[in-house]
Amino acid sequence: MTILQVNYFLAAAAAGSLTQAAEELGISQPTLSEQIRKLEQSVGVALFTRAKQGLTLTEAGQRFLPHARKVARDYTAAMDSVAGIRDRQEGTVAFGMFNSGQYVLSGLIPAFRSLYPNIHVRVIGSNSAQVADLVRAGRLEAGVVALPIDARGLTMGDVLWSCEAAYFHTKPALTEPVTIEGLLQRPLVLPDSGWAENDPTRRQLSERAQTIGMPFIPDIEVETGAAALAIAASGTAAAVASVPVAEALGYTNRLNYVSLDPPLIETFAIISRDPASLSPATQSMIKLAEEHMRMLHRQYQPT
Amino acid sequence: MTILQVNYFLAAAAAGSLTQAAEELGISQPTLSEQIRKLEQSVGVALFTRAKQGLTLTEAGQRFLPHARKVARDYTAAMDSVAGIRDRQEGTVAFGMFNSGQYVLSGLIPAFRSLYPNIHVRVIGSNSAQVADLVRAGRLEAGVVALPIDARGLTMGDVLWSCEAAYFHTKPALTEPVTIEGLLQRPLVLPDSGWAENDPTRRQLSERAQTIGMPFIPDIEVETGAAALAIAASGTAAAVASVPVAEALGYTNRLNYVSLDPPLIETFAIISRDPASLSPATQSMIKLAEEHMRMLHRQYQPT
DNA sequence: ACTATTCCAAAGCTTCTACCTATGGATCAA
DNA sequence: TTGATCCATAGGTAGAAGCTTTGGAATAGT
Repeated sequence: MTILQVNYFLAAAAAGSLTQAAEELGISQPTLSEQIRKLEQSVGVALFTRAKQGLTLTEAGQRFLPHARKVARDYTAAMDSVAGIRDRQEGTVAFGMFNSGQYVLSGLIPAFRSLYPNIHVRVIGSNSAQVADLVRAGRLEAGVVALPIDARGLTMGDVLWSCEAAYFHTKPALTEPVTIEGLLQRPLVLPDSGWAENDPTRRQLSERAQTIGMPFIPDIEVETGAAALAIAASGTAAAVASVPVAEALGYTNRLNYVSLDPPLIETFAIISRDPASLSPATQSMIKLAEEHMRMLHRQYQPT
Repeated sequence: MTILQVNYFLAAAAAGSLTQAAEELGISQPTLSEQIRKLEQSVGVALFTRAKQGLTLTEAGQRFLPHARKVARDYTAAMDSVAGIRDRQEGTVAFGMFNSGQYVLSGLIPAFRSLYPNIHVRVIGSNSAQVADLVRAGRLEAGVVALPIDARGLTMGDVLWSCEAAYFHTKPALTEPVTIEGLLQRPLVLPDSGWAENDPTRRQLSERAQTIGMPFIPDIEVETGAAALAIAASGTAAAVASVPVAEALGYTNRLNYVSLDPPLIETFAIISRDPASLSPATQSMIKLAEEHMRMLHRQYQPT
């Protein structure tokens, strides 16, 4: 007994004729006839009396009818239950984002909400490494991360945006790009204290330190880029931070900043698990995030 | 989307593993895997997240789950709704029987009820011709009739029982078999007034009258054999009736009766519509009626 | 750290099923 | 009787559902 047969049964019962029901169903009469017979066989009793004047429900058919209607109703209800998600009209999208991204990609979430007003958005993550771990563990479907990152078990999109990280300080005299040696000579505050060695920017700095045989241990570690810049503004230590982030936070006016030598470039990409298994809402979110990152690319690096 | 796939989905969701669910379902893992994928395709969204640690329901899957349970429940309820009828534990059997049969086959209904206590029995019919018409029209599934009868559109079983109809009268002098001439000379009361020409016994008598060129018009017509015998007992007219019927009614002791010449034999058979479409209860009733008629055969005609 | 086990997906093949067209028998209306 | 209608049967095709085998990836065990 299949849903198909149940629907055929209902159509036949309503039409009172196999020929007519078959026409309404868009199938041939012998097909309908056979399916009805199979249904009867599977339930073990005749559901119709085939008489000259058409079909009549047997006693068993009369008992079966309301149950068949219920099965058909619940079947369509089951289909409809996920229609909202499929059509991006409801549901939840959980999207990962490195902490500073929330400032830079601040326009992303409002844009998404205006496109899909009824989809609940949950933005998760304080660090690229954490976002990658969450995606790997299946707790997130996708997110934006800074590179480089451990990409095992992940699908990584193209690099759509990169920006320069600069040295933010309070010394007016410093106007030339600062090398790794110069950086290590002065007190330094870095964000993402909780993830330390896994933070992409920190890993780049750490590698530079290794090339000159110096250990890389920041003097101060704080959780967020905003906190690091605030400490830099107080003059206690200099900070390395993305220029767009500092700009979004208003520090480009209040602090001096110079490039590193060689320039420290932060690159960003979207990671996700198997794209085929992404929810519709997440797919839309990724698409939108890509557009925003391309937009930022044009804005900050107008070749 | 089929019931099968819904059940597979439920099993997979419960087991949290395709491999384990497949084993519980008694199918191979790739089969289950493919069916789940087809289900997801038909609803348009992924229902499971395939992660390393097994399956997890997506948001869509979680919404779908209760609906799937409902469909599965309704499906089994629909199957169960006709199980009682299939297993002959409930339902109704409408069985036709010529009027006098109710006396002769009086043991049939109690026997049926003791076999199937919860099946409602409706015995219908006052005359063989009527019973045949009702079966033809689909209002009855089967019944016992006296032959001959118009068998078009009917399935007729074997003749399992026949009995003699005798001439019941109050004249002690009459002890020899009575011919059709003798019968027509005296007042006659016949049953089955409402069906007149179509009554099998009357047709036999009518044919005999035609062979001698006499019209056959009974003096008195009543509905039932019992009424005819009662009138015969009053001496108003003689009656032609089945001996077993008269015996069942107690008239064999109170009335004289002689055979006709030649003997008038009433034969009985079971008619039904297409045996393949008979309800289980009716099939049982037919079987039981056959047994009873065979029993009567042994009882009244012990060769 | 390497092996073993577990789990899901892919490939190739067989069998069954849903579907079709064409045809036949039976009934009802004209 | 003819025509129309209706359901059942026959025969054949394409797709679905099933199996076994194989492969890749990850967790777990020693």
